[in-house]
Amino acid sequence: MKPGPRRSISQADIVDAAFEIFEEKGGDAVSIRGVAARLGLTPTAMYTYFTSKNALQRAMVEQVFSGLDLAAASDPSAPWRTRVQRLAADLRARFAEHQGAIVLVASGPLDGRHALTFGETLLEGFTGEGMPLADAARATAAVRAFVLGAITLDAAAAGTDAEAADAPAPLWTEATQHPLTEAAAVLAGPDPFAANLDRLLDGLGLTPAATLPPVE
Amino acid sequence: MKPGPRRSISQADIVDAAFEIFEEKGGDAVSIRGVAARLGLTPTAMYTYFTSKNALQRAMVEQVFSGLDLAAASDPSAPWRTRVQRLAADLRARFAEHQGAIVLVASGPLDGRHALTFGETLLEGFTGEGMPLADAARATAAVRAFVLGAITLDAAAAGTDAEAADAPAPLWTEATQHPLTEAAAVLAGPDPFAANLDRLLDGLGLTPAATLPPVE
DNA sequence: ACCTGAACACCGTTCAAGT
DNA sequence: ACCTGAACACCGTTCAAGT
Repeated sequence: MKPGPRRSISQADIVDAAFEIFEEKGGDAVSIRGVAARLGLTPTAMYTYFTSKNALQRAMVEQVFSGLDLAAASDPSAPWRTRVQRLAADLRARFAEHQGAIVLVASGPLDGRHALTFGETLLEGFTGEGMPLADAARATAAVRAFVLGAITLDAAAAGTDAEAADAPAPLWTEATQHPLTEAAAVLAGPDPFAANLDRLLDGLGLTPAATLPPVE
Repeated sequence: MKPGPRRSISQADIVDAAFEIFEEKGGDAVSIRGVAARLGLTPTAMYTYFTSKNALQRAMVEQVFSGLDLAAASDPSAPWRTRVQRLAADLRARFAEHQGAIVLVASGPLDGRHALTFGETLLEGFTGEGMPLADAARATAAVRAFVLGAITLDAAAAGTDAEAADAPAPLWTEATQHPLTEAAAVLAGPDPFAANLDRLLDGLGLTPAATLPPVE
């Protein structure tokens, strides 16, 4: 890579390279130096694209949000309840693809353009149902919290599994202090994400799912 | 600090020291070496208390959960709806005291004793309302997701404020792509956390708040 | 058992200098 | 404008050795 006034790569290239390392070696292994090496650059050259490692991390969060299918979420031919469900499942799936990227959300402001558009889409949907803006803002906060929290718990659960794979299984377990938790784990019903989001939307006063036409 | 067979400090001392640095200089500044120095120890001595930096971080999460007032949450003299509200507000307040500690939750398994007891307390409450265990497990997952997500958004918002304080205020703003988000920001109602948790509990089928006796 | 000291293989970031 | 190279002040973790 010869020095010179022409930009040899883009910010997007850097974010992509960062995610490649992220996927291969985990979130802690993403370093300015490592990403630069993968792109054939010097660490210092990175600072002409991002002012700090934190700025790169914010761009990574933005990239996750940018992949959302917002057109589908705004298409009024499907009922709003269905569209929120799809949008939420979509975001969750995108964070599942980038296991561990959710930590980056909590580590800095969520003020990227695409992250804001996610909230804007929720506001549009709720106001479109006739909700006053103040109510729609509360409902949006509720859905954002629920979805991000569920994604956080997904990531934590993945960590539990990884740890359990390493640790030797105990032959006998102690009398538990969490009997209901263990009993519930045995029951192990289907993933409650969609059902719980439906319950939240019920509580927020959205038209009940039961009265909606079936989604084909 | 003389070498010798007697343990000069406890794991709790290390966690406390880690939080002191956390509060003073931020989450990124917490290092094995820094905590050791504060305690007058060598970095290597830390590895007789925690097997890795990650293990220390897990212990920090545990310490946040251990401060919860679970006795109040289990006291059946108050209605369950009131007790969930208190428990949720309590957890949120504890993470607010340790700004940024929520990132640690997403970065590893949430399987500490006190973190599990938090879930167990929720399960007890919902089953105590007559919910079948499978339903209570779903409801617990919903409340955990909502509360942790809200805390995550609290932390992200704190990051936005910190960034805004640094950046120069723009004299003119561009035509926004997020008109509803901006309009909603101007409205800026009261903190929707408790109200939204109530809506979620409504959706989960809990006895409506309106029919409850007032809490004095 | 608990601790030290030296060492390995890394970090993020800044600065002066080249084209 | 974009890049390199050297440098500063750090990291987490391992290992051999001391008491």
